[in-house]
Amino acid sequence: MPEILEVESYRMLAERVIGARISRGFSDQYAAKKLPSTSFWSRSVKGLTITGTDRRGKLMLLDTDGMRLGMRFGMTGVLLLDSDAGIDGLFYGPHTYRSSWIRAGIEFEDGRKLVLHDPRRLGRVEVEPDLSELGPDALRIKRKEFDQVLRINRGDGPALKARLLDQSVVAGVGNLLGDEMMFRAGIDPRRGTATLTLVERDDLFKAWTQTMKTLQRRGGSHTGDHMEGRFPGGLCPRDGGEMRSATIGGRTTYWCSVHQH
DNA sequence: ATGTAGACTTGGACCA
DNA sequence: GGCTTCCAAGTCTACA
Repeated sequence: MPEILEVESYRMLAERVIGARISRGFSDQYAAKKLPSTSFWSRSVKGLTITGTDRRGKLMLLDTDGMRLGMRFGMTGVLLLDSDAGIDGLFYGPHTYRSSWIRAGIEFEDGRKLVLHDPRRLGRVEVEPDLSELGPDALRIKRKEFDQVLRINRGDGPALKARLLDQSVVAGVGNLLGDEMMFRAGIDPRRGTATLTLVERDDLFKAWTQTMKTLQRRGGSHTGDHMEGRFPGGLCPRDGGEMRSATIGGRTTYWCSVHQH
């Protein structure tokens, strides 16, 4: 389930280990896929002290007195501290945990463990992650940066949905979040990015910031207004219009045929 | 530059 | 209950 709001909740959870010293790290070959070897993680983290946390889009960062560490949560990853979850009610399916689904983590000298729990193994640990390929953070985006997201040099540009999902343009918009913003703004996700009018840009920016605020209060990306109609044959919860769906930007996209133009 | 399809990975939903 | 098929919150690569 991790979209940016979930990752932010994991970052907040990780703040609790600031000041703790790592006694040991572990990772399986899948979680270590972005590293030179499976053992690279355990060798790198040993002895480091956590000095802070950060996040860029869906990449969570742990600052230390040595190398900077990163964690990605894929589609089903969750961060657990000992057995405490960051936020309740955000877990995949019926809240199932299995110790066999813990793919990587770090243990501290004080006995605590910070672990990546990930049934589908798409989560990753990173050492000195490269942030240069990531756009500005979607959670704290400023109007100026937002305008850059919509800025296209030539032609109509890619479909708006595809643009929003491009992590190098803006980091942190996931599939559900992108659909929710456009649903609220009343904009068709297939529209070329550069075809938005000034008014539509304003609407989208407003919808963007409000979506982040509202969903954070509700507790995640799965509680958006459009979710109710997000299935084949679904109806728009706002106006009863038929919801349409298509693959845009590589992901299944839902929008209302009535109020999204 | 932009789009698309497939891979990766495993479990849940749905159906017979 | 078990098997099949499809689908999924996110990247990542290959290719038109």
